[in-house]
Amino acid sequence: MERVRWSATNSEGYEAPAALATDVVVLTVRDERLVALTVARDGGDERALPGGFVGAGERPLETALRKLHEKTGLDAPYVEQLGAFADPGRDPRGWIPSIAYLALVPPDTRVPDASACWIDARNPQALAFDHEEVLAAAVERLEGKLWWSNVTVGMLPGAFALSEARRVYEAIAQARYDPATFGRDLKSTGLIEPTGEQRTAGPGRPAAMYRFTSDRPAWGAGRRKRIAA
Amino acid sequence: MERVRWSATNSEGYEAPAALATDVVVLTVRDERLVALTVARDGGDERALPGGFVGAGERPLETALRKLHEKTGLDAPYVEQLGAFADPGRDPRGWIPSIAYLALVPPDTRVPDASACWIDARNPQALAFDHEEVLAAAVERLEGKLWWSNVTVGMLPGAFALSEARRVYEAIAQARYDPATFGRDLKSTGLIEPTGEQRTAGPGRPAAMYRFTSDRPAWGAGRRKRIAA
DNA sequence: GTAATAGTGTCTTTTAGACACTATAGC
DNA sequence: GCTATAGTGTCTAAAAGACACTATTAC
Repeated sequence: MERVRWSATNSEGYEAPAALATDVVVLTVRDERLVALTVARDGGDERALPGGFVGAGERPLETALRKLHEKTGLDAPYVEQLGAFADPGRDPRGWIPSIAYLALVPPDTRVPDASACWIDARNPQALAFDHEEVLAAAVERLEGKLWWSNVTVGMLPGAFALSEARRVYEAIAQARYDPATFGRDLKSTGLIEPTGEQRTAGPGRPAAMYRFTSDRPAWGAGRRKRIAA
Repeated sequence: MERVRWSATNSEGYEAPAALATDVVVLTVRDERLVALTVARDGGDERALPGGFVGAGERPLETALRKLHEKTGLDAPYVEQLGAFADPGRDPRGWIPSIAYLALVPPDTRVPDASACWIDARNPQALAFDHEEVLAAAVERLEGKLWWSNVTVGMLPGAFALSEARRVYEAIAQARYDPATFGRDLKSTGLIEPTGEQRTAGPGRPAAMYRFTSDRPAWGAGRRKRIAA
């Protein structure tokens, strides 16, 4: 199925991109696994990341958020740019660079649109365009920032128990953390604070609830070398 | 001086970007300061980052390297993508998204082209377009990766003494490191290895030379939490 | 009571910073 | 010899991991 390729020429007479696209990698944790959101492509059984074309005069970030909402009904609390994917041939329709975004949503997020579904983020099925590459970049970014920033702010509800946070961290890092050490280390980052509330869920002692001190991207204590004398 | 804005419409009848640009932030260390390379703009006394338009069928990374060479005569050993800058109005000529790259060159690099000159990367003069924002993103990226990757591979010659490396790290981190501790920590990253050579420069004991074990982007030991039992 | 989850305290290991000391060059 | 730079060894401080112990809930 070879369609006619789109093309564009600018007013100076040079070939121009046929469009500017955005793609969004929405990640969350389900059943202790990192999963990504995909949508069905029109007229094909292949799946793809949600995304769409940037309108003239529109900021690409706004396009990404708008398309995410249109295609999945979701609003992501945390979004950051992953980078541009613009190699020739990435889109069979023509010269269409794409700006990819990473969005995170809480584990219990329900997707209103039935055609959207979650796939394993680390062993994805075949995806359209270069979306497998984009997804891999998103996973790598998330893994890398896990302990150095409050990225997970988007993956946890407004108030959360340390055990909830731990399960999210464990799914992303693919590791098991000692509950005591995890709590101590997370608190010592300065990124979270107690809400004062408690929550009882099933058997067991009620858990103290915490919130992130900021819902904007921030770096934690991180590891910065001290200054020598 | 308001020129006519470029425009483009694709074969589907929708407005399209007038062009796709790349910009390169070339950073190095001179006189213990982090500096960035700028070029004179045609027909203006404002300065800008080197860059240019991506040709149809060209990979943006290749465009960046080609433009860097054309405008400054430089070939950078280390280049990575910074991200896309595509907000409307960033380029007065029209809708022109840009993909920015970070390139690093050794401290003693001479720029063949006389119109190119180095400016303070942390307190830049006014630059064209959104290039001050791009430069700030580059500095932040470099600072963030300093101790977690071999980014500095691009900023050191093929063989270097630990004291040379230390001066580069100090300029980037804006800190002073204890020479003994610095050497121990850099060696423990596993990113460098001794060449076996020695070098005498002026008075003082000759320095053992080292090289990076890889000249491709790589992450060092980094800090990854261990797995709980 | 038992099972389950939450949280505290503390010992040990690892890593980073400081700094005294030795080594080798030019003069 | 003196000064300058390079490199080693080791003490100390801080962070991370392990794990025993206590606390509070449902049943």
